[in-house]
Amino acid sequence: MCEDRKDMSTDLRDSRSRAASTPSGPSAAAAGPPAPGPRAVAELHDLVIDWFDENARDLPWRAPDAGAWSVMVSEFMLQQTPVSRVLPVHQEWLARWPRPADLAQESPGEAVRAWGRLGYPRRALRLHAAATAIAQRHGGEVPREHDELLALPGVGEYTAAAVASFAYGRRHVVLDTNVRRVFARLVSGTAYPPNATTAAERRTAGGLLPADEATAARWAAATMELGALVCAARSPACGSCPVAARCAWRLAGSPAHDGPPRRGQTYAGTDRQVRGRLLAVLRASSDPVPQAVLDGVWHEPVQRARALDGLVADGLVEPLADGLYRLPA
DNA sequence: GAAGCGTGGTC
DNA sequence: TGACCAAGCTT
Repeated sequence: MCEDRKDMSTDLRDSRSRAASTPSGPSAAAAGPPAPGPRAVAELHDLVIDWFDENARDLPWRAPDAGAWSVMVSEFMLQQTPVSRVLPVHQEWLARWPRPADLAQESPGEAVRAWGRLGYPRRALRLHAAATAIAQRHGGEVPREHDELLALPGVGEYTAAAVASFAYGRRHVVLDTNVRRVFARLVSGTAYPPNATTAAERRTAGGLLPADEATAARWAAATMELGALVCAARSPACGSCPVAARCAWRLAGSPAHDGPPRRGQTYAGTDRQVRGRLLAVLRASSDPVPQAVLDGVWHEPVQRARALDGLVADGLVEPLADGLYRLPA
């Protein structure tokens, strides 16, 4: 299959010259690999987009009649949360709040409650705040421009690009963890991307972005899907990959990750776990909850109080008189 | 730039 | 079985 790496037309590492920069000895190599040439890039587009046409999942926010609001809700929910867990909640939200203005009319607490166990409930608060801003400042329509999207609560670089691209077909570099991993392997020849997004990664992604707007939007979705379904973090299915023969990582023998340890996230015993327990109690109750009930979720009083204070400070919990607490009205 | 922020599934 | 991982954002 990929036994021959001398085929120049399929080699991503060609020799596009770098912009004149200060010659800085060995550190110049840290700028990353050279960008692929136009011919190789065009072939990549076709291979990945053709693969996408055949293998894309049939997700609700990709349906032809899915509006920008559906896309936006999905992007919020998908931040650090798997598709399988998002699907039922997304369906519920869109049925209950079909437009941003519908959500804006609810209390923030209802958004937090309907968020359920998706995790990172501050996202629910921010999505509610974004819906309010859309209703007030954008006539109830999800904005089309990247900078307008970026100004909304809870919308960062990735989400702004994703909504503009997926909902409106605009041309943006959409750089999520899937795409970063695909490019790390395909172009840089490493098993994983750096821990934090680098300028070199943005340069690589920008250089690969199709010039045509509609194709660029397709490419963004296709590379994400490739990362999610084939170029997976743990066990990549290179046998099913449309660009395996051009993958720098494969051509290098699929070397193991060497750099610094990938970020680990502890959970047991942390404030996050306590916050999760507290909020679970409040979500389950339609009435305000006495402090004594909340005290039952965690044995250690100092940490328990700190977690509750944090939830209040974040606006996820509202303290009432008489030691009662509830989701924000 | 690093740390903090939920939850559940997987190997 | 306990890391690791999942379409990030904010401070």
